[in-house]
Amino acid sequence: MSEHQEPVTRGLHGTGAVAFSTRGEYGVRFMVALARMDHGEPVSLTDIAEAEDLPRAYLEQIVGSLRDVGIIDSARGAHGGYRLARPANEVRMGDVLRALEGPIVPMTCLEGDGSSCSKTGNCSVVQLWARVRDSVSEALDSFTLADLAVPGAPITLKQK
Amino acid sequence: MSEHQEPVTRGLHGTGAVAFSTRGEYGVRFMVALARMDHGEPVSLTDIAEAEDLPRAYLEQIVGSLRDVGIIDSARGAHGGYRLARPANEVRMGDVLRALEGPIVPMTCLEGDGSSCSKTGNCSVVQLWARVRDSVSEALDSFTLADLAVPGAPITLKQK
DNA sequence: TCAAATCTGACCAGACTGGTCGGAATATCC
DNA sequence: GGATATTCCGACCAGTCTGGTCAGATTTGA
Repeated sequence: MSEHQEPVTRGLHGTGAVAFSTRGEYGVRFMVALARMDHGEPVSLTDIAEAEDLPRAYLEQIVGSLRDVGIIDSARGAHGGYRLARPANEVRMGDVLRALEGPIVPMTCLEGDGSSCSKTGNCSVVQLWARVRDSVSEALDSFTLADLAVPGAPITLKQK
Repeated sequence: MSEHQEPVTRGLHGTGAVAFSTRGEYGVRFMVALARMDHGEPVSLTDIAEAEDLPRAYLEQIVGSLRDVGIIDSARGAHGGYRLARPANEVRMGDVLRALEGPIVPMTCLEGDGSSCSKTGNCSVVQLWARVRDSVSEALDSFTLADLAVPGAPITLKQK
């Protein structure tokens, strides 16, 4: 297997707006694979990268943010690897994606405390962006890792 | 007023994931301004750019995609400018943003006819992305331009 | 004919994405 | 202790995209 991976060209032109990057894609695939392979013993990055056909070195970076946030545990040294920190059905996909991609913020004026909008007050457009943000969060959080890890599983819709 | 505009740094690091670009932001602000200023006569780009404090030359590019798609009409020559092609309450914000930013596609495997996913079938992850996409579309289409253009107007929620 | 506008395409700098590489730290097994 | 397996970490890099400028062609009204 060649170590060299053709760069995935993405970005707004490639896929359109509101896109996740490969960090999101690869990270989610990593999590699903881990959930399936985790039987108590740590699973090594190499195994997962091979199973999912993802660039190992790059995956390393990505997985770091999942560990930092406590979604997975790592064990170093021989027979080390990664494990889920919690059962798959307690891992909301929203948490996974926020760790991987940063906060879900469709427009700069929603960043932080919301004070960055120069036109606060008379700017009704903010409500549009806020609604998009909330919709995305809801959609992501309506899935748990378990929903995705079980092959062919029915989707659990945690609707209002 | 200086013609030179400090570049807006954006992208995933700046704002987080699921972000619209300045095309979306500026385009929407253009539309809102146009809706407010449109009283029958065409409104010139210069006027709107000035009112919204946006870089005129760049706005020109952006507005082009709105015209191409038939959301606004243009008139060239002296006393030319732009007009809404339909009443503001018939313009869904989803249409505006799709014209500005391209299709709402959170992940490459959803592109086109959906055949680009190499793992179709056993890949339950697709359902996650599809759900995000649909949520965003719904959120956008629940607003019309009229909702945003009327200052301080209550938001019309076209809920299911 | 002059001026006001839109339209169009070329061009550009800087940021970001996607990815590689090399090595340090740590843990297990013999 | 030494070999080996593995995570961890930071530097580096090429290509693409964003955000924006500029110059000029074209169209239209006065």
